[in-house]
Amino acid sequence: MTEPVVAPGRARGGRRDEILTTFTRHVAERGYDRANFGDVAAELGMSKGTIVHHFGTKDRMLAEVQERYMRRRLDEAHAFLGRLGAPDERVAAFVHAGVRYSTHEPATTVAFQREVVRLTDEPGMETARAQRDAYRDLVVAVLQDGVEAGVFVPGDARLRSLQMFGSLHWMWTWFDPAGRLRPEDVAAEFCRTLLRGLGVGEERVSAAADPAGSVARCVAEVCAPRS
Amino acid sequence: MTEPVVAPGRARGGRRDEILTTFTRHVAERGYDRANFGDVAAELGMSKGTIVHHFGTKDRMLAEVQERYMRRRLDEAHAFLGRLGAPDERVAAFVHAGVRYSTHEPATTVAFQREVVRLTDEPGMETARAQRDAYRDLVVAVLQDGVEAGVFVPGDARLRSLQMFGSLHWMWTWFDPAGRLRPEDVAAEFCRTLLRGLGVGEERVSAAADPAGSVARCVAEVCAPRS
DNA sequence: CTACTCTGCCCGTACGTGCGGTCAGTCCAC
DNA sequence: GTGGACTGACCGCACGTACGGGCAGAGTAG
Repeated sequence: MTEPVVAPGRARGGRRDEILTTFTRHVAERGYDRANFGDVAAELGMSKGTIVHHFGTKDRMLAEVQERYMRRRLDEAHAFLGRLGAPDERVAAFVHAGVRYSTHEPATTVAFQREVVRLTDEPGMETARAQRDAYRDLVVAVLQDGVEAGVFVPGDARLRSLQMFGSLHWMWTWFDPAGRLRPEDVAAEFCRTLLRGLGVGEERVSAAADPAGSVARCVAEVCAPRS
Repeated sequence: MTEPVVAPGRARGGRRDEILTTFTRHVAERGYDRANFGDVAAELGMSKGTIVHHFGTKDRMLAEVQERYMRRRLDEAHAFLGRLGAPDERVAAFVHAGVRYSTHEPATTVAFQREVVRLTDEPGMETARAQRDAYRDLVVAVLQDGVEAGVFVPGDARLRSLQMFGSLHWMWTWFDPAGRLRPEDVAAEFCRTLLRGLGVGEERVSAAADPAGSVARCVAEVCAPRS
């Protein structure tokens, strides 16, 4: 009926990736509980059984979505941390990156963010949870380093990281990638308020927040569309 | 079987409030989709039919939870805005109040926050959505006033409000009211970073963030446990 | 080249379960 | 009698997933 988009010689992973992509979008749009095999299968013109064949259970499917997402985020974070040294620049990079995800990978980002809570509860999510914790630890370490280096005013690094993550992870509830609000502007404003709030001087704040500045450019290069 | 906790002479509204409270807790713990009539009824030792009798549908039940929650938040906000005049104090009050909810009304707060997205999608949520918008507008107005009065450095009030709400609304994913992290400390740290980020001077930042200061006390009085 | 087998992708169906909601009817207060 | 609170049996449906089989390409022996 629906002719195969891939070459008839069978794609490497079959339609596995296709399934995961569609499922991710459905989770982003309706949430995990409301996303179901039937709709995904119908949209792809395949049987529900095919999905089960590839992933086993719905839980495992979500776990794989989360793990793939976090792996990319971790790789990117390590990449830009390797290029940026100053704590204020590093914090700004996390903000620029966080906003960038919402635009460049809206589906996976929303799916991840609206279902984060399952990382805590559900079994089978240990890997994804560990990845998330690792990411958070990177941010906490940067905030801590900044305080010790005297770049940031003294304060609780962990609480600050939660305050920062909150702003970014909440974006899925209001940010529309197709809207007229530009992501660079969001990132810039968030950067300015946050860095100023950490006690960084106005000149360095402006430089790090600038959408055309070196920090934003570094993040853009590192987070380039993957192969 | 289970003897009625209320006086045998039948409570005022019947067991309506009891049902709503238990349902709210279930939504907070499992999310709306996983919360169901059967479990609520079993926990209260009543029939599913009773719940339907009082509320009609599950949707309406959630709508009522959200509306009740937002009405209280709006009342409180108007109350402390009436007592505080300075923009920085007002912003601090919103933060103190936001953190306070997570401790004093954990169930309703978590239920509201984890299901906010339904305010946008679902029909029947118009009232709750309007209340939420009204609350947000209060914050935006305060931020805007602060900029115009020269108390805050220039910047986008709407974006700043979203940044602020994000930090507070994300709390449900990590804050444990029974944990050893004290809510006053969270509020203080959030206040300091935010106000400093808005360009407020260090002395006023400390005063407004102080858990024992006048702003925090004002919020505590206004948000006192309701009758 | 041919024939056979193996293997992995995919299909369709059927089953069990959980849940929202219906309904007829009971009990009790006024 | 009237009306509201409450019950418990029941319905229909949606959804996860188990299962048996079909089918095409790869490998292999002759």
